[in-house]
Order: sequence, then structure tokens, then C-alpha cells
Amino acid sequence: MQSVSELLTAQCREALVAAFGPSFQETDPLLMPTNQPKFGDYQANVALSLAKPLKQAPRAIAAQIVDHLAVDHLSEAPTIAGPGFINFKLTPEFLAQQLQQLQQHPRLGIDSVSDPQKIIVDFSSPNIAKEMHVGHLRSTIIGDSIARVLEFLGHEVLRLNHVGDWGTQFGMLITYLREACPEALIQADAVDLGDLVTFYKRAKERFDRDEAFREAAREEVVKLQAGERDTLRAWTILCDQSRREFDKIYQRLDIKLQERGESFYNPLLPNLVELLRQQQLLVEDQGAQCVFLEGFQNKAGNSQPLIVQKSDGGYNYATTDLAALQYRIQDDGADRIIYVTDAGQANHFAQVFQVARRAKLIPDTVEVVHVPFGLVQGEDGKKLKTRSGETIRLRDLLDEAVERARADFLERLRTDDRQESEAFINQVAQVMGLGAVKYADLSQNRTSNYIFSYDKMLALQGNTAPYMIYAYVRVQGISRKGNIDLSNLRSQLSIVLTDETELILAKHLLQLQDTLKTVAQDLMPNRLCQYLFELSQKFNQFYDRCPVLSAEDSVKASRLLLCDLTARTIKLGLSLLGISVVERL
RNA sequence: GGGGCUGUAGCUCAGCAGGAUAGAGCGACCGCCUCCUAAGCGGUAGGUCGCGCGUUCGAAUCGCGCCAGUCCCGCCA
Repeated sequence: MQSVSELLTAQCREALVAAFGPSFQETDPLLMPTNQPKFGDYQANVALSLAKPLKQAPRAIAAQIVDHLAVDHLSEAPTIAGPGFINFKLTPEFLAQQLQQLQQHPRLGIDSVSDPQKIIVDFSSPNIAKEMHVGHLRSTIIGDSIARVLEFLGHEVLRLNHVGDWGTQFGMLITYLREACPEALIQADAVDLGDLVTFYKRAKERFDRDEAFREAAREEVVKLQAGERDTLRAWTILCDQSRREFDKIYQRLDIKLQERGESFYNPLLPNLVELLRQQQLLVEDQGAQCVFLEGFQNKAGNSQPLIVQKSDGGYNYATTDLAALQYRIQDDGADRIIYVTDAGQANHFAQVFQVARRAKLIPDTVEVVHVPFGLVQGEDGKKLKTRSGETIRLRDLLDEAVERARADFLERLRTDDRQESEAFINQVAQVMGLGAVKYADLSQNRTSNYIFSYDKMLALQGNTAPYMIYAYVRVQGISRKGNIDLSNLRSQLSIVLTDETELILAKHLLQLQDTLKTVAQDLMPNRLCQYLFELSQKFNQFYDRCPVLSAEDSVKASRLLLCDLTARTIKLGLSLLGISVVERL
């Protein structure tokens, strides 16, 4: 379906052309929702911006546009207000007709895109032999939501988990384990992941202070890269073990993604360096193979290098990312590649993208984009560091969230003197707890930093997942109470919108498509959260003022329709955030 | 030294392809359950949109400069 704003925009375009000629075909009418009800529902600001080129007064321009507007099938007569705004107020009849269409549309009015793209979303990406912590939560949840939205819109999405399963860290860890815990290297599950993390920290300490250890670790890396049998087996065991732990988390969070770690690209690295050499981008400096960057300077004011091959012959993660980029474009056939990582890597990606462009690895038709998010900070405003040991483990965080939701729900049951089955209580706790965690993260503009707080993350009131789930449950309550099968509402029922809250709700229901398109373009799930929160607010106001079941038949029918559309929209919207609902509370 | 991000109400943040009187949640205070579940609804209080200059008919939004916080910057990822 065409959205209301698309319909109005199209009409404005036609009016512009009719009034001022074909050269205005591409002029954006600058249509947007009004910020105040007294100005109607939408406003077109184009008249003001045309004042200078047309050398006419904005209000006079607006008048000419209005003269050529044919919008009486959807709006009351447009008015010119203030310095030259054109205001539109949608008619109740039009809204009713649009709602009817929505009701019959299997995807709530959202058509699949006509030009599906192959899109890679690279997210989550924990490191092998480390535990997932709150820092991984943001990438995982934001990436998953972006993938869900793009999938729903009809794109072919490849969700890639670019796990850290290669490199110096393994040299350290394996070297350390050889002496501290050799059984971990030959036998699966000889130690658990928590112990591995401890070993990793100790290995890192040794690496930082012990020259001989450092040398041994490097040799181990060389063996790994050469595919030496012992080392490779140790590596495989470590990876398998970590993978099982990750999968538990992903299963719990209902996140699907395909693992393709750094090691996957390892065989491609020599060719990539060779390619850079052929492109004459490579410069040897102090034994390392470098590409000197444009626009990046070091302290001395000289051009900064991106090292693609170390002086010892090893490769860096920049090399891997370049190889991955090449593979994803040439072999996966990606049209758009999205990297969801913390903002601290902005420089890195800018550099990698620059070198890739200069090496002609990125055709003009392919979009590569870093989707950064702010750091997870402690209460002190400092970055939560893995090495500090104060990091909160992801699985503990999720446990805590579910436990709090459960305690809260039990308290409510006690207050209302209700009895419920254990299974039901568990389900509510699960949905509410995990929903709260995900929503807390997604509802923030991802670029801002995130000060970690259990209390804020797990709040169950206000702009939270439970608020929206509650609105959804209210609709299901009406359905149960009235014995009404909402999925079976008569499609030709008449709709009468009279109360202000009904009109406001109806208008908001019709904006889902605009919202999803924005999210797909800007990759900002918080816009969808904002939309759903406002929808729930508007529904609750409607619910407060407009009885449904006790209303007379014609009114009741259209109110049921509003309820059903609201519930379906909330359920769909939350699902695109990776959040599920319950049918009752 | 260079660069990224951030700075909006007591707190946490939306808004930033320029648009009419800057919004929400939490917290505070005052109301609303004989009526579809109050995880709800209504109301009050609370802001020199970090500071300055500029572009513009119009700037929280764009540009430049400054201040503050945070992160990154050659062989870790």
C-alpha cells in the first residue's frame, strides 16, 4: 500500500508541476507530519523554500500549489498558514477506508520492496575463549533488529557472526595452556569457558611482561597459520567449546546468525596483499607492508599507515577485514554490507573502507556502512573493560533480568490474590525480562554511550517493552471477554471514527510503513521503538476513553478494528525488535 | 598533535535530510479503579537546547571557532 505521506507527496508533486512547470518534477514538497494538531495532520513546506528561486512571496506560491491540488478524496481543503505552510487534515472517511485496507492486508500495508538487495549484516562477533559480556549485547541486539527489519521488507539478508577465532590471542592462549592445563588442548570440555577466560587473562599478563613467552606465542601462531596438527586440534577444541556457550545465549535471545569467523578469510590474505601490491598501494616501512592513508596523520604530522602485513609476516585484523570485504562483494554478491560494532572502531572502518576503495574492491553499486554504537560505560563513565574483571557476563545479566521480572510478577499476583501455573509465570518472566533488556538497548539512539544500570535496563514502567506488551494484552483481554475472534473480523464492516482518540490512533496506525522505511535507511531501531511507544500511548488513551464491548454495534465494530490493528502492529513491531509478546498477564 | 562520538528538564534520553509555542520516560507533587486487567489514564512543577560567531525569511538541527566528557591513532582485535 502507498502510505498516507506518499499519497500526499505524490499529489503535491503533481500540483507543483501543474503550477510551475515540468522542471519541478523532482522538487521535494517537504511534506511532514505537523507538530501541532491545530495545523492539521501533515504540512508541506515547499512554498517557503521556493520563494527565492521563483522570486515570489511564499504565501502566493502556496496559493498556486493549493489551486492545483487534487486531494479532496483524502483531505479537507488544504489551508495556507503562517508564512506559507500548506496544511492538510485527513478526513475521517479517508482514514476509515485506509484502515479497511490495512485490515485486509496480510502484512499490515507493508509491501515487499520491488528491488530486493543482498544485504550482509555483520554483528555480534564475540571472541573465542572469552565470555560474552554486556558490550556484545548492543551489537547482537541492534544487528539482529536491523536484520529483521530488512528481511521483513523483502531483502535477502545474510547474518554473519565475524567471531574472533584467529590471531595472536590464540598463540598466547595455547602457549599458556600447554604448561598450565594441557588437557584442555586435547580433550573437549576439560575446562569450562569461565576457566578459559581466566587462563586467557593470565596468558595476556605473561605476554605483556615475558619476552620468552611472547616469542613462544608467536611461534604458536605461525604453527596455527601453517596448519600444524597439534596446534590446529587445540584451536578446534577451544572454538567448539566457545561456540556451544555462544549458542546458548543466541538461543535464549532468539537470534539466528551464521558463524564465519576471521579464520575463514585466512587463506585469502596473501592474495589480498598481493593485490594491493599490484595496485601499487603497498609501501614497506620498518619491515611491515603498509598502505599510507589519506586524511589520517600521526603525531608528527605524517601520513598514517594501515599495516596489512607485519614485519614477521603475520597479518592484522585490517587485512582480514579487507579480505572479508572482497569476499563478501565478489563471492557473496552483497549489495550492501552493514557492520554493527562499537563506535571505537570508527577509525578502523574508515581506514579499511578507504583502502578498499583505492584498491577498487568496492564497486559504486555496493554500499558499505559502519553502524556504530556508543560504548557501554560503568557508573563512573569509563568504558567497561574486559581486562578489568568487572565486566558483567551476558548470561548473568539475562538471568538477573528474568529473575527481576519474575519477582515483580509474583508480587502482582499476590496483590491480586491470583493463582497461576509455574509454566505461565516462567513464560511471563522470560518474555518481560528479556524484552526489557532488549528494548532498553534498542530504544536509545545507538550513537550515544550507554551507562550500564540494572535498574534502568530492567525498569518495567514507562517507555519499556512491558508497556507495549501490556497494551497488546489489553486487546487480547477484550477479545477474550467479548468472545470475539479478532482474526475473523468482517472485512466490510463500517467504520465510524468520532472520538478524538480514535482519530489520533487511526492516523498513527497508518504510519508504520513510513517508520519502517526510515529504519531500513538510517539503521536506527530506536525510531521503531519510538513509533511503538507512541502507538501504545495512543491506544491506552483510546482505551481509557472509549469503551469497546459496551458500545453500540456500529461503533463497537470499528473500535474492535482499531484494537485488532493496534495489537497486530505492536506484535509485528516488537517482533522486528526481536521481542515477543504474551496473550495475557 | 590528528581524528571519531557526545553535550537538550533534577536523572536517563528523543528530536538534528532547517520549519510554526523544544518532547518523552523516570523522579517530585495533585487527582482517577461499583465500569473491557491501574505494568494504565489525567494534571502541576521543571529548559539561556555547552559557549560564541556565521549561513538563512527561519537554526537544538547546517558551517567555523572555542570549552567539557569519552574513545581511537604502526606491527592486539
